Amino acid sequence: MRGAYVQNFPPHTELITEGDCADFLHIVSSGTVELFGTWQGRESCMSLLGPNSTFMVAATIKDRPYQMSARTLKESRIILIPSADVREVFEHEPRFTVSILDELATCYGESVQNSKNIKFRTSIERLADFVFEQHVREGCSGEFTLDIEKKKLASYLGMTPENLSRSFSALRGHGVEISGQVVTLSDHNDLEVLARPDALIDA
Amino acid sequence: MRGAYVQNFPPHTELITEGDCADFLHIVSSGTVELFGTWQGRESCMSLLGPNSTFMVAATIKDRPYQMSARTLKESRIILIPSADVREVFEHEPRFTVSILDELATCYGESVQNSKNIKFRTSIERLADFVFEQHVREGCSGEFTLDIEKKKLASYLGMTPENLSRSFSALRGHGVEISGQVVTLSDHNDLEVLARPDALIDA
DNA sequence: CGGTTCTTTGAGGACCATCAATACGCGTGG
DNA sequence: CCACGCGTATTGATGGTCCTCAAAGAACCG
Repeated sequence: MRGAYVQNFPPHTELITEGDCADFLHIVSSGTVELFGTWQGRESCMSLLGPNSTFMVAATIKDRPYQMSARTLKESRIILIPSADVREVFEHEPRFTVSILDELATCYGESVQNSKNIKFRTSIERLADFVFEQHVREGCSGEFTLDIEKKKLASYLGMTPENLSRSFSALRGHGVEISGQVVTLSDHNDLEVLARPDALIDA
Repeated sequence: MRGAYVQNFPPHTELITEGDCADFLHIVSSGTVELFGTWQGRESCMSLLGPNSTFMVAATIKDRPYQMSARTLKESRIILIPSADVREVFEHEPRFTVSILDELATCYGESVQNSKNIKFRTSIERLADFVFEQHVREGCSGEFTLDIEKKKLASYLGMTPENLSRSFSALRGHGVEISGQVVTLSDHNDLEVLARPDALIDA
């Protein structure tokens, strides 16, 4: 780990561009990082990462180009470990290898969940699920604050900003109010019925 | 590996049901296996595996329930290794761990590609890409045979059988003819333009 | 051959994207 | 402090994509 270093980045800084060589394994120490894909000039948010998340693990292991781009959304502290070092440590530190394996298994699981989410649910159901899950994650207080802009959320959920706006309107009929970044829930149950969360999709 | 064993299965045999406990790591020795997800009574093909593919790696590592179900499509020979054994070998065989890591990184990469494919391309573009890729894989002879039924292909590509049928019709205007299971291409180039294959999406 | 499943084709509708216009929020500079 | 500009968020109108339903034809299997 001697070659590793830590760096602070301002918001909206592109850390990695799709197709670049996988020189470093990245770990989010603090802040928020977005992974996004691009194709034909369009882009889509694939993943949102908080502290203690790693990214670009697969590319590091296989010594291949990155499949996704990455940028900071907030001021972020990132730990960078040279890919060659990572691969070299595999030789000497079995425990480290198992840790990476565990991390990669988690990433894979999330990716599969994402695919299922997109393939099975409509956009309103995806939003309902997102709100439901977020509500649970923040302690079911009946209210929480979105910590990303709606445009980004729309992209993450696989829809346009316009459609997200309309979906929020539709959720009003299910006890969800939104004002600015603040979401209020009056009928946790009704929402659950709509989202039909599944342990195997939603972790 | 003492607890491992090999078993032959007839076609259309369900090997794993979503939510079951991850007792075994599976390896396809011969035949074809489908991984599919289910939700609310519907199902969708997530992955198609040929010889030398492993599956259920992530669940084995994390000792969690399977996220997907699996069934044979053809007569298949499957190697089963008890999950506990796999995890135990990690302690003693660093090389084995790295191999598994490599395999899992490949699975993850494919899953990300899948998500991008669904998020960016329309259903016709996905089919065009599938035909294009398959054509390349079989040696660009101008003709190849589908080795799965169209219903399954439709599910894999994230569309209904009806829509797949219509999409094939639409590809006639781009030099693709289909008769039964046999696909004939007259304009490889035109198809490539439509699919706009991307090394980072299509491997 | 008869039944079952798959495939195709057509009609209709749900869902979602696009385009356009307006309103809102926020930081900058007057 | 307010006016302005810029990006975001909302709302409406419209059209394209894709699913659902229905029915008929084709392939498969006992």
